[in-house]
Amino acid sequence: MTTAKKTPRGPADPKRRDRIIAAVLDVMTTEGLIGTSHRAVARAAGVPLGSTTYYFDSLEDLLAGALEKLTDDYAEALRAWAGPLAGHDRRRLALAMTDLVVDYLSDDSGRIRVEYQLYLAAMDRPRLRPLAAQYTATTVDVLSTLVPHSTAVALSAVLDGFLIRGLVSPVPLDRAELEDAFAAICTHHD
Amino acid sequence: MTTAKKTPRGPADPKRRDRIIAAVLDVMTTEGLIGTSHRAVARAAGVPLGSTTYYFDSLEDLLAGALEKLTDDYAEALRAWAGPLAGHDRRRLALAMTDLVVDYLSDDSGRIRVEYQLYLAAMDRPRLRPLAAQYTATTVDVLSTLVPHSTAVALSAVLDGFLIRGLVSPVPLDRAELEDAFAAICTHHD
DNA sequence: CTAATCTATGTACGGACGTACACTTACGGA
DNA sequence: TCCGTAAGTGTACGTCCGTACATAGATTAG
Repeated sequence: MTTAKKTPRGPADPKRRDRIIAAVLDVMTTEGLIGTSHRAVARAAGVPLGSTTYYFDSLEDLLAGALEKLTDDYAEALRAWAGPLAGHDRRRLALAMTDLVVDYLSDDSGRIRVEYQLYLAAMDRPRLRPLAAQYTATTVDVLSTLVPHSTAVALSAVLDGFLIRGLVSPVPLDRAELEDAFAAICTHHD
Repeated sequence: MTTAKKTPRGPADPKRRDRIIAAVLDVMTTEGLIGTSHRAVARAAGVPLGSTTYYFDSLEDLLAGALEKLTDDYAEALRAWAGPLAGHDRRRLALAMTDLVVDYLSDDSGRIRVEYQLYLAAMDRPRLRPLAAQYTATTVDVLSTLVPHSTAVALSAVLDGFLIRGLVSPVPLDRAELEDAFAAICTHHD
């Protein structure tokens, strides 16, 4: 074998695909799932309408791409968050989870809203279901590096519950209640 | 004032309105939020298209009506569920909540899916947000008749978290993990 | 240089949608 | 009985959508 290199033909700009996915997230943030169409995405990405169907087979594929990216980013961020927590006591974990919820809801509420919109959209769209499942599996996996599996499952459920509530409720979550709930689970069986 | 009775003019069938709302729920169950249009609802209810805009100002109003009914039904059912639990110990409550989740997901998964789909829709549609908030407030209110408020908040978050997971996850929830999570919260501070 | 081939785009089609609104129907008062 | 008025409906309009597809542009092999 001399130089039998794979010859990628044209420009085949991989950035373009990523730009489109980023645009999906932008549109979902500002217009909601309801306003996320090929045309809106193309406009936001600054690409021709045709590109959105060239890089993605269907609208559902577009959403799938967005959910996949979201899951990857989330996994990385959560792992970075969990790293420094290893070896500390459970109380400390409860506080960290409280901060996680509060920070997400204050700094990144747009991003979180998009995450749950896609998550719930998976109920309708079979193509998205495995990705949505992967999303929650990530939370359990990462927490499992800190606590037993069953505890991780419980913490992850509470996390989901509080985030969803925070997204819809008109009154902000009570920090003390968050701490209490996380602590109840963290210190169980200790 | 002799017999100055209010004279409701025509037939003004109030059943019609309810039938339309029931049809919204049916359509959402079978077609999802994505397929819930005036036309689909009218077809399912067996009423002319015009009726759907006669009884409801807009599609958002239609969804609001459905969410309102769902909330009312849920409140009633949950109160009935909680009644017999008063006075029993916390362990018993944890078991009852586990059963609640398992039963909802097996018997009524269609109904539950619709509930969370409307919840999702509320993120996009301001008109629905107060109703969605009311929905979760109901859970906390009812649980507050059994346990302290902060415990009720925690239980309600876990409940939401597990139900959502159950709707999306390809693998069924582990009963033991549910019990464990609810018990952790129920027995905290005991 | 030319042909072949792959990348990318603009346009157009068929359909569904939300909603407005002119209209019909049926009732109650006189 | 007849009329005014409210209840309820059918149709049509303008818009937007997903997607197919013919074409244009770019790149390399020969």
